[in-house]
Amino acid sequence: MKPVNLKRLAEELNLSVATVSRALNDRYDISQATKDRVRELASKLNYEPNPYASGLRRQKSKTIGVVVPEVANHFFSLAINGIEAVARANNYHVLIYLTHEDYERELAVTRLLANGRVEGVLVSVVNNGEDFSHLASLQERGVPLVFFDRVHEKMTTASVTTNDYESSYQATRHLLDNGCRCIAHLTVSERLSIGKRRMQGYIDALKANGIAYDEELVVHTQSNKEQDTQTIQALLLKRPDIDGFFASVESLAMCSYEACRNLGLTIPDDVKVIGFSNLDIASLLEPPLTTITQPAYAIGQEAAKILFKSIIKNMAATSAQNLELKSELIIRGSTGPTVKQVSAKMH
Amino acid sequence: MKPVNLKRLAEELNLSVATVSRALNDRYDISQATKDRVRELASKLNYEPNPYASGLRRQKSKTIGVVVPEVANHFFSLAINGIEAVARANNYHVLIYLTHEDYERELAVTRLLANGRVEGVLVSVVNNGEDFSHLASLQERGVPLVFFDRVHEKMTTASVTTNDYESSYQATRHLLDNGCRCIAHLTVSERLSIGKRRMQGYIDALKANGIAYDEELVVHTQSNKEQDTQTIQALLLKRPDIDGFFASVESLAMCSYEACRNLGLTIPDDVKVIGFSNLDIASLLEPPLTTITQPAYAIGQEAAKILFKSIIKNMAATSAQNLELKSELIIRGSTGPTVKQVSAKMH
DNA sequence: TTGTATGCGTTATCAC
DNA sequence: GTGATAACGCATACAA
Repeated sequence: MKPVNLKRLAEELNLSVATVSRALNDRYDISQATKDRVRELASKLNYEPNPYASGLRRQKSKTIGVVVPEVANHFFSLAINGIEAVARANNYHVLIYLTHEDYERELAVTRLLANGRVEGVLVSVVNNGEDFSHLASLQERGVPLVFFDRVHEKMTTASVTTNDYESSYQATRHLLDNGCRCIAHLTVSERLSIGKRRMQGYIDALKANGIAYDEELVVHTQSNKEQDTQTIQALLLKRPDIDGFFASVESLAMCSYEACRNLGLTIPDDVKVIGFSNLDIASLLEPPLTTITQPAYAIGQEAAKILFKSIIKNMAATSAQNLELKSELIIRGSTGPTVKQVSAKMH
Repeated sequence: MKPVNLKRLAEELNLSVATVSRALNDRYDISQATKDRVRELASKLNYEPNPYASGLRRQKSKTIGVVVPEVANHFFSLAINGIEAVARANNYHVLIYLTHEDYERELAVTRLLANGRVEGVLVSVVNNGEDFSHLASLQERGVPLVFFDRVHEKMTTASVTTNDYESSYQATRHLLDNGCRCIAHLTVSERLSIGKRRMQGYIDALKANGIAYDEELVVHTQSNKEQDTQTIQALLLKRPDIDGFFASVESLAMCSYEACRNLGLTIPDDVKVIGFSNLDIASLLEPPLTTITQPAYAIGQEAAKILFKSIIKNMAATSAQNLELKSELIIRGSTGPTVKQVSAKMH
């Protein structure tokens, strides 16, 4: 089967390749009659320009890259949703790369994106590895970069995050207000800025309420659900005075549910639980989980919008474009004696 | 900043562009000394071949496309995970497109993939629209196509699905065995083969147990969660004899939970619920949800493997490559008087 | 073992 | 208005 390209169209229409190209691009210097003839045949043959040829010529890929730790995760899948919507509105394509929290993988992916494959990149970085030179060199190569949610603080580029410090402070205070005195903090990373901010909010809220920070109550997990559940169970056995869990990621809140169930502890009577989460059915859990919910879709959307601004202006994204969105504290049964359906906007 | 391309390398090394190209591609006719020199500089300058140039020249994009209705969905995000793993193993890139169940969008996306952007496509089709000529023409253009989960039965190409008929039969029988006599079927689509198979399993299981099929008990939903919940509530009010729900998608099982809660009905005492679902925390719901769980990751993985076989052999995927994986019935509290943690493999 | 020349499909520049 | 031609960056057939 003969390929459908400009040459083919030109031959069948007795026109030059150049004219056909210009007609399809609706250039002003082509007569309407010719444009019509060209378009008719093009649509008849289902002509579609070869993106590799026009990309090479124009030095544009019309593609952005998205680098995330995971996709099987409510937060990231919603963010990708938002990103895809913006990309589509701009007629851009979306390449997706999963790092699975593997720094080496992030490095490899970054290399692949260095030479024209994409016009810009959205990244949520892995939680191990503080070196970001690979990302900086991407930027030096002229590929604009926007962080979302998980950022390298010291790198000068745009980012979209949430008010993690405030949220953590508020979450911790919420547990304290509801009577908790010994609150464990479940977290995946203390290195990442996001981890630090969430940790600091936790610590400051404790201090403000006259409670000493106890390092033993901080659990750094990094593995699979089964192991994390075991770790949490071990902590509960070691420290039976624990009466609250603050989970900085959704999966750890779920692990604490499992751990409590395994040990015969009742939530919220024995232990209260609050967690960062984008779980849409948090209210159907037993008990319904009190959450701090990030505006995941909006985060993806805004990050993509900032990226496209950089792409259009043909310059690197700057730290001046940093955007902080607000998370929402949604109070449910896991932190109170009664099941409240109150939804309090954070300010 | 000067671009890092073959020309640049060639100039700095006093070699021809061709030699540099061959050295980097490790061709046998280049001396080891030259290869070493070239590689050293390439790695020093972080040279990465321009994919648009080599793609154009080799007529290979090293990219596959994934077209799915959604990503914020446990099944699809797990499948994408599996796809990405296989693509990565083959050094391919993954373009992702979300159709949001919009047939027009599927059409538009298909057009974009027609001319060299991808070497193959994995599709889970939208549930409205029975015409698949757009996909067939993709295939005619030489782009191999593999369906996963949601297929067009009449189209001759490879597909990876699950034993939907059996699973539905088994799910319905499970409800019957546990005492249900009036089972509503919640479904999103009767047009798609997957919808038909699931419906048929439901009908046949009823028949085999001497229960008449009642069309009124079949709910076709298509909108958002709030509306679906309303629809289910309305049905429950109209037919108070309903004592079981069989949801053919996860979200509808959740809607039935909401509906029951809103009406003050208790699961599983008043109504039992079973649903297709890849929710990892089904066991933490109140009550824990009995599920038919598809091997989502494996589905993505196998579909991608089949696609790569076609790409390597440079020919269309055939129906002979159809693969059917088995779903698993996981019995939990929502279908029984007691909370069983039995997990029974289907055979 | 290396260099020269050509072409992948498209778009931009220059003629006419 | 339209046609020839060059160039984007790379890989390969053919020369040397």
